[in-house]
Amino acid sequence: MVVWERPEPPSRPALAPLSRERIVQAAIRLADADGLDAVSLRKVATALDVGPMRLYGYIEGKEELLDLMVDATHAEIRASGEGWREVLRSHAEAMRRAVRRHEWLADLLGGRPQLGPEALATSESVMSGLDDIGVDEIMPLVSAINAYTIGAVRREIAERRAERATGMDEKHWQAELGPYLTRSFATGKLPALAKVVHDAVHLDADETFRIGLDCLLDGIEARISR
Amino acid sequence: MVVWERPEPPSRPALAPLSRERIVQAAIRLADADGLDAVSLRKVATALDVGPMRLYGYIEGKEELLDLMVDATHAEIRASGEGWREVLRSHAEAMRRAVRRHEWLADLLGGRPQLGPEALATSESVMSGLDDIGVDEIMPLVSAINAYTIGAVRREIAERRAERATGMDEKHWQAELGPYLTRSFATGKLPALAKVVHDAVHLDADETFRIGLDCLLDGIEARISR
DNA sequence: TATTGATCAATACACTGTATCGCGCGATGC
DNA sequence: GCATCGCGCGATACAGTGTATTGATCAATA
Repeated sequence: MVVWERPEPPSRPALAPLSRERIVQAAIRLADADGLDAVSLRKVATALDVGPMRLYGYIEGKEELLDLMVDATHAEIRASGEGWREVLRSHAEAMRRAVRRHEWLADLLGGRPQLGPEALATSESVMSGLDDIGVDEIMPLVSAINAYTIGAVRREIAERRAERATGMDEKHWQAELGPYLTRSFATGKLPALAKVVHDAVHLDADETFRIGLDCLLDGIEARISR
Repeated sequence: MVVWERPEPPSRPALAPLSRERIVQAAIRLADADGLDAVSLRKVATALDVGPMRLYGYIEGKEELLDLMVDATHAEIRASGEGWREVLRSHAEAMRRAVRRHEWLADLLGGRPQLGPEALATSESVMSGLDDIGVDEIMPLVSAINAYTIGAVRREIAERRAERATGMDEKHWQAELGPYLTRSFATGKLPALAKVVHDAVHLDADETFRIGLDCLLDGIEARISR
C-alpha cells in the first residue's frame, strides 16, 4: 500500500509522561484485580503503553516496586481517636480495612521493614497518640499490635482465598477436603481438636479479630497501669 | 570410539527410589540453605539426580510442594506444659523456634490454611491442653496466639534479613538509610516517632516477643476468668 | 511371542526479571 | 544555522521459571 492511502497510526492519547506514581498505581490496579502474581514488570509496562525496560528508569527492580506499592497503601492507614486504647484499636482496624481492600497486602505486610514516607506517617499517626504511655513501653506495645494485626489479617485472607477457590467448585471441598478431615478425625488421634471443631460455635472473622484485639489491649492496659 | 572400549556409564549409587518424603526434605534443605527463592522444581530435581518432570508423579505442582514443606516443619511445633497459659506460651515459643530454624517459614506461615497431618497434630497438641477454657472460647483465643506469633516472627525475620543484607555491606545503611531517616526526622513532621526512636531504649527480639506475648496472655486470662 | 500399558526422560512453550546494545533525538558548542 | 555529542529509550537477548506434551523404553499381560 502506498504511503498516501495508508492510514496514520491511531493517535495515541498523548501517552502521559511516566512517573513513579503512575507506575505504582498501575501495579496496584493489577494486584487488586488479579492478585500479586498478576504483577509482572511486563504487565505493568504494557498497562502503561510502554516497554518493560522503561520502568528501570524509575525503579531499580521488582522488589522496589513492591516496596512502593506497600508504602502507597500505607496512605490509607492512619490511627485516630483519643487515648492510647482508641489509637491502637483504630490503627489495627485501619490496617485490617486496608488489607481487605488490597488482599495482596497480606502477602507483603511484615515481609520487610517499611521505611517509606507513608509508612513513617502511619507510624507517626500512632506514636503521636500515645503520650499516656511511657516512652520505653511504646515500641514493644506497638510492635505487639502490629504483629497481632498482621498475623490475623493474613490468616483471614488466607481463609477467604481458600473459600473462594473451593467455593467456585464447591465439589472440591465436599468431595475431598471435607471427607479428608472427617477421616482424620475418625482415626481418634485428634480428640481435642475434633471436639472443638464439632462442639464450638463458629465465630465470624469480625468477631474473631475483635476478641483477640480486645485481649491484647486488655493485657496492655494491665501492663501500663501497673 | 567402538562400543567395546567405550566405558560403561559410571554406575550411579543405585539412585535411591524417589518418595514424597525425600522430595520434601531436599526442598527444605535448599530453602534452609539459600532461602525460598532457591527452591525451584528444577533445583529440587537435580538435587535428587532426577529430571524435573519426575516430581509431578509425587506432587501436582509447586504449591503442593510448599504445602508439604510447611506441614513437615509442623512436626517441630508441639505445645507442652500444664495449664492453658503454659500450653499457649510453649506453643508460641515452639513456633518461633521453628521459624528461626527455617527462616523461609516466615514467608509461608499463615499464607494458606494448614490441614496436613503434622499441622493437625500441632493443633491437637494445643487443644488437648486447654481443658480449662470453655470450648467456645478456645478457637478465637488460639487464633489470637497464632496471629500474634506469626506476625511477630515475620517482622523479626524481616529485620534479621534486612540487617544481614545491609550488614554485609554496612556502607549501604550508613550511607543511605541512616541519613535518609535522619533527614526524614529533620523535617519535623514526625516528632512523636523521632522522640520514640531517639529516647526509648532499644529492646532485643527476645524481650519484644515476650512482652507482647505476656500482654496477650494476660488479656486472655482476664477474659476467661471473667 | 506380540501387544498393550505404564513410566519416565527429553523436549517445548510461555512467561518471568533483567543486562546489553545500538539507534535516534534533543541539547550543546562553534 | 549547523555539526556533534550524550543520553534516554526500545528492542533484543539470556538465563531461569513452572508445566504440558511427546516419545521412547520396559514390564506385564493376552
